[in-house]
Parts: sequence; C-alpha cells; structure tokens
Amino acid sequence: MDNDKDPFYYSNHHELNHSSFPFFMDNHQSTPQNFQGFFDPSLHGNSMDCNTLSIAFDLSCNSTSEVISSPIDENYKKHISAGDLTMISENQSILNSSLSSSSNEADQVVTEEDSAKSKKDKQPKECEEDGDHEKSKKENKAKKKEKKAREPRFAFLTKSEVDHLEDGYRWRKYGQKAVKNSPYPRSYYRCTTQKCNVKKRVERSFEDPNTVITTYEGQHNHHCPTTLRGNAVTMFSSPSLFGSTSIGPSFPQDFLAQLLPSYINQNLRNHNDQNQNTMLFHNQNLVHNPQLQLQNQQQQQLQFPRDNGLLQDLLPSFQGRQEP
DNA sequence: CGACTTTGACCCGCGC
DNA sequence: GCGCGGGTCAAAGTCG
Repeated sequence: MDNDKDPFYYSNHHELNHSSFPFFMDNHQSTPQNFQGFFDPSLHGNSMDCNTLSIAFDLSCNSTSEVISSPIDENYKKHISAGDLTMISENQSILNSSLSSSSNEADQVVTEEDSAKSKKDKQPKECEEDGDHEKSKKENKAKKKEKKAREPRFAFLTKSEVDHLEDGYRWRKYGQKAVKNSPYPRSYYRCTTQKCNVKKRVERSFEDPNTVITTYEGQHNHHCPTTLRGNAVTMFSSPSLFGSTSIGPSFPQDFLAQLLPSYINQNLRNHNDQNQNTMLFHNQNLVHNPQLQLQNQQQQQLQFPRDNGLLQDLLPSFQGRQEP
C-alpha cells in the first residue's frame, strides 16, 4: 500500500497533525455537537459521529468553542436567515450558527431556496428555443409549482493558490460572476459526463485570499473518470470508520465516497508542498437538536466573517434523502 | 475539429 | 414596479 498517500494510513497511525492539516483547530476547539449535528444518525439516518471523524482526521472533540468576532453586516444577516451552518476553517475552528429559533423557520428557508433554485433548471430548453414565449411562460409557471428536491451541497475550504482544484472529475466551466463585495469572481462548473448534473462553484475567500471555497451540488452518477487514489473511497465507505454496518446506501457516506475521494487524496497529496488543506461541514438540521439549540442560544454572540453570500446557500435537504 | 473557456446577455427571485 | 444579485445560457474565442 502506498502509505504516503493513503488517508486511512494517516488516520490510523495518527500521523496527521496540525502541521499537516492546519485547517484543523489549533487547540482542539471543536465541539462534539457540531459534528454530531452533521453526522447524527437520528438526523440523517446514518451512524457517523464525531469520534470516528475525529479519529479519521486526528481531530479531538471537546466542549470549548472559540467565538469569532466580526462586524454584523448584511451578509451576516443573510446567514442568520439562511439557517444553521457549521463550518471548520483554519483559524477559528468551528463557526457555528443556529440562530433560527424554530424548525418552521428552517423549513421555510429550504422551501424558499428550492423555489429560488428552480429557475431555469426546471425550464425545458425546447420552450426557449422555439420562440413560443407565451406557451413557455405558462409551462414555466406550471413547473414552478412543482417542488423538486434540492441536491445536497457541500462546501470545502481549501488552502490553495489554485482556484480550480483537480478532484478527479472532469468539469466544464459554464459561467463566471463577480461576487458582490469581493474582488474575486465565482466560477461555475458542471460535470462533463453525460447525464451527470453535478455542479460546483469555486470562489476565493476575499477575507483570506489563500482560501478557496468550493461548493459541490449533487451526486455523481458515475465513477471518477480519473481515479487518483482509490483508498479514500474505502475510507468513506468503511463501516469501521463511519459506524454501523446496517446503514444502507444513503447519504452521507455514499455522497462523500463519491465526492471526496480524489479531492481528499488531492489534498493529502499536496499538503506537503502546497500547504493545501480542506474541510467543510455544514448542517441545517442543528436546529432540530435540542441540545444544540440550547448551546446555540448560549452562543448568540457568535458571529461569522462575511462570505459574500455563498455559504448561505449551503442548505441541503437531507430530510428527503433519509432512508425510507 | 472537438473540447473547453470567456463573457455579455438574459432570466428569475427577492427586497425595497 | 423597479433594481439588484445569483445563476445560467450561448456565441465567440482559444487551445491542443
């Protein structure tokens, strides 16, 4: 086995440390609840927990959390309205927000996002091309009423000088937009594989220009065309790592297994020479966890740095993806 | 010549 | 109703 590139080897031998993964908190300031919010089987029908994750990444869980201070601005307000989000970043460990006060609010956020997201994705291309605008509008209106389950989204914070990181899949850039209040544009990519509608957005954090924010949306329905290192697939699919063997093929293991392997491997491969590191966590379901609610009520002074509106979109509808 | 990128235009939802 | 911003389209350009 090529131990130098095998994340399992790293994790099992505790050779990953903060020098090799600087995005992990310097003082082990993660809260177990934060991880459980994301991996809580009761929420997602899965059996991952902070321990397995922490073991996997040499990450310790304790109960302290650093509070990040930054001015509250409009973007921050958007975060609040967008719901819950947990994110690991290099300096501040976990930025935790669960300022929605009720599940109803959280649900509404998802609904609104679904509505906003629908747009052209739901519009048949033919209608636009044949020029029958009246007919097209009517059909579009009808389509808008149909609720479509939103694809899960995951954002990665990566220390890299390269914007578009090689993740093993082939992507075609289909758009680029200037980001408000940021000198760095946001790029839009689509998986080039036919019938695979996975998208990703890449933008550079304007607060930390060394950090690239990559947001994946959807799941690949095919194998990685360029298998860089296959070990991470095993890693993220492994019951020994992610808990129960009784869990079926469901999110997030499968998703992670499809999404992360080459990406993680890429980071592992590059971390020595590029200081490039990555991780993301997000969770809209924290609000459903009473313990977390209490904790977050106690942390209402917690504040986010601005992210120019990207992270507010990280609200996957996990509920619709749970095991039947 | 095919695959991919660039970039202005367009559509849509949302807030005011 | 209007303007803004996010997301997407698609023609033109670039590259190997």
